[in-house]
Amino acid sequence: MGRDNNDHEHLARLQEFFAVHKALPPYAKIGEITGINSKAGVSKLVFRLKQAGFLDSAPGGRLAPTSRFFARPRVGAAPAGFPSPAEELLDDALTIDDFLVEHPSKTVLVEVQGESMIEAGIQPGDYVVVEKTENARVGQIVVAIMDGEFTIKYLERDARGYLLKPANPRFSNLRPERELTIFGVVVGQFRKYP
Amino acid sequence: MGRDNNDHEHLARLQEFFAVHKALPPYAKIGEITGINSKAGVSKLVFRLKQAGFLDSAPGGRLAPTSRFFARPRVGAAPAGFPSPAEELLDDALTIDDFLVEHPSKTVLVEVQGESMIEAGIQPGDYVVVEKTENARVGQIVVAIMDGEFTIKYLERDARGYLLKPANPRFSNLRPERELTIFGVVVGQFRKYP
DNA sequence: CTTTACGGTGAACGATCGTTCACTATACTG
DNA sequence: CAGTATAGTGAACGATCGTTCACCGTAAAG
Repeated sequence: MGRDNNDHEHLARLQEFFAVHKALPPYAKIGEITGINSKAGVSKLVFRLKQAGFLDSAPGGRLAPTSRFFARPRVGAAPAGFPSPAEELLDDALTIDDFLVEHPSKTVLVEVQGESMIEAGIQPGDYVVVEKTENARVGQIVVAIMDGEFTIKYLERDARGYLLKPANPRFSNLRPERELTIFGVVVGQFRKYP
Repeated sequence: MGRDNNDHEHLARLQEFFAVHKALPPYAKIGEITGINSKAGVSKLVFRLKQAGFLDSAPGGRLAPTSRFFARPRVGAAPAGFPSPAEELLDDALTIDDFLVEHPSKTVLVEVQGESMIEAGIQPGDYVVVEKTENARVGQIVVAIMDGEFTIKYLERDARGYLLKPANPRFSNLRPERELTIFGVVVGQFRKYP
């Protein structure tokens, strides 16, 4: 052999394995998975993947995935129209967690309950990524606590003070009686399709 | 010793370790972490955690975390008004990536361009998680290739055959002229707020 | 008080792990 | 064409792994 590098395919097998088992296999099993029949060959493959930043060494010589290991390729929005779209590899990859969560210790996930924000593209069953803070700005989507329940609304302000505005004409604005308790600011949203 | 069970603390140490290294340590290191000085003791601890459903055996006698292992604090949609958030499972996901991406090697991210799916909660600037496959089912949101560009639409079928249906009344259905090229199926969506 | 259950100790053992070495074959490079 | 870099082979080796066994000490049950 020589030039052609199918390490991407090898890596893909490893990623699949990790997705299922949530652990990386020993070298022998990596050989099984990738079709490499010698542990020495696996060793070299692992070395290459370490160099490329996809794998790391954990205590005991074991393997551990890095953040690059979890990155997903991002394909351009305009493929040139040719039939094989598998080309756009790796140049631009991101992990969804890193993208959505900037301050992990201050961030929680909240499942969306009602339809009050549906015109903002936030549907029941979605999750919102909430950064806990008291200082929300007008125009942001916030998670407020009203009557002991979470409420997700736009934070607005008019001549009479702050108010919570839904993104659904069938809902009306909420105006806090005495005090507005802001739980956090919505910095992201995600949804899974069945 | 005897009655008191501090396995929860042991488990917490393991979860912390996994969060850092994304791999479970060998028994010797588990001993270090938990304060157990004999591998036999660790073995029994592991047995208990397996019984409790927090750990599992992967190929080679290695340990693998189960879905219960990833129990993470998540704020329930209806907090009783007190500051400590409820502890629940976010399904069986370790990360948001893990939640949205089931088959890493077949999955790519596509940035949404137009407004054709806006009533389905998919807005311009959002990312959709796309699982590459040719076999899409009717009713799913698919990424199709038309005129060399990605198009995100519902896949529907009527008496005249397949068609692509937008979720926006200002757009009209697309009916493929001769062949419909499906790039993949949308399995997730996420968005970041500035 | 005696019994029983259980978390942990300490040592020994075979199995498996990852590393290393010399070697083959392929395909770019000059 | 010869030269060189690279993916993979196959075998051997020491290190480490997880298992197992007999044993200890505490605490609840009888």
